[in-house]
Amino acid sequence: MVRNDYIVIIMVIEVENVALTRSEKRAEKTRKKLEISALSVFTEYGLDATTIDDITQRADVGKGTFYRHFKDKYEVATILVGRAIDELILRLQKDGYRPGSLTEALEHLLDAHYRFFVDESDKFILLFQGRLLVKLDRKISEQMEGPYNLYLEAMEQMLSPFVGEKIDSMKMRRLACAVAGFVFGFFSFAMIGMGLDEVETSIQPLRQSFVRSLSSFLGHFPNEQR
Amino acid sequence: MVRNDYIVIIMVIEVENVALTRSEKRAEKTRKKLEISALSVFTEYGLDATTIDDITQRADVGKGTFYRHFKDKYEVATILVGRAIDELILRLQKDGYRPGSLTEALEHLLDAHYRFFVDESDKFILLFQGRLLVKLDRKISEQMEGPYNLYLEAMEQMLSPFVGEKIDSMKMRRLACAVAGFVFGFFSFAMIGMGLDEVETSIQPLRQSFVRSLSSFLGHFPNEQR
DNA sequence: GTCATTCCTGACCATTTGGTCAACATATTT
DNA sequence: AAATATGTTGACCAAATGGTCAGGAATGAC
Repeated sequence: MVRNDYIVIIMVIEVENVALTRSEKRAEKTRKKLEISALSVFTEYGLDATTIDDITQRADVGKGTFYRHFKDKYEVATILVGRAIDELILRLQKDGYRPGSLTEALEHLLDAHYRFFVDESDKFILLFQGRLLVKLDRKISEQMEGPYNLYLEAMEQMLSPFVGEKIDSMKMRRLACAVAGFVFGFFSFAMIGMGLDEVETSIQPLRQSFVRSLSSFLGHFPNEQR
Repeated sequence: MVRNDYIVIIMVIEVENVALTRSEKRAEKTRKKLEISALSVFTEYGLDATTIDDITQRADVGKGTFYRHFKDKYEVATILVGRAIDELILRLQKDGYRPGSLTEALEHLLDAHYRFFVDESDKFILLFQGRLLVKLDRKISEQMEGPYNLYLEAMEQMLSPFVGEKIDSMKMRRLACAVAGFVFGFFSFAMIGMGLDEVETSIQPLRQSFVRSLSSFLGHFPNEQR
């Protein structure tokens, strides 16, 4: 029989770009080039209208290389959407900021979205497209609902400390949808005939009103300061 | 010389489907089939992803027939978007309804959008897509900004009686963008994990809050009843 | 240095798609 | 009914696109 039993634990710790061979680094670099190019082309032409050639040409990379890294354009898109959502969520939760009231929390949410829209407009547009495609494209639908649910849940978690335990989850979900919808929708329409600077000055007064309305939606007084 | 002078007035009155030859009626019928099919396919696959074959097959019509009626799929899309916008505007202005206050006007706007979303969800989705493509697709961009501007202007006209003359047009535009953005955006996100019935019950309390926020944005008290 | 491995390339082929057109079908005129 | 006009069809071709692969370049092991 077996005399000595060993428990072998192999810990694989991924450390960014360390302990990578030069080959791997090179591959990583071209992969990154492809991702950046894809994001750029997606936002410019739209996901469906984009071809693999568009991506590889803008990345200055051979066509075959694309297929070494990704199965098709939908795989890149899914990865990019997932990452953009993560980044947006991170901004929402940033720097251990703990809002003192519901009003503050909502203002923080709107601000974070706005800054994301300004700083990373490409990713913002991509998310907007992706959101749309959920109900449209057969190939990509299932893999993409997930990220948007994570996003809505993240917002709900941010706001939950400020609403009574009794608030049902459905009302919470409505609130999150309202924030997400308002932000994405407003920026989308604001792009008609407004410059980026005008959008900035436009969102400020609206933010205030919108925050007040959502607070009252949850049954708080507009000016409560708990 | 001429003895008697006659003023001849020829009035050409277009009456729907009357005074059309049978040939023209037939053509009109297949054109309609193509339009209906195109709307259906656009909302299902997305504009960029649909092919002419998709449209003609669903319309049960030969491929060449499509090109007898339209230049390409973008021409159909432009026509459909323009018509859908017209219909939406008509709903906004419907039945000579004259709201008595800003609050009423805003509530009416949100209701009309909601009913349009429910009754004509295909057209709603198409408009949402079209709005997106404005900043995306090179081929279709110019022809499509127009309708959306008409739409925003229509909303501004609905609301203008209730704001002082001194309200600058920029603020008016922001208000319209807020309404449009909120409505389109909310429904878009509400489609994640909500049934149509849940969306209906969700929009009602939000409507109230949103109306209040927009009223306060214009400097009115939330409960003014002028 | 040589050899093996990993990664990249773009010419190449198969499929899809946009768009045309001669033939056909239906309607109108004479 | 014959001739003309209008509308429809789907086979057909050219262009665009997805996807492959033998060969080349960079890297790693020896």
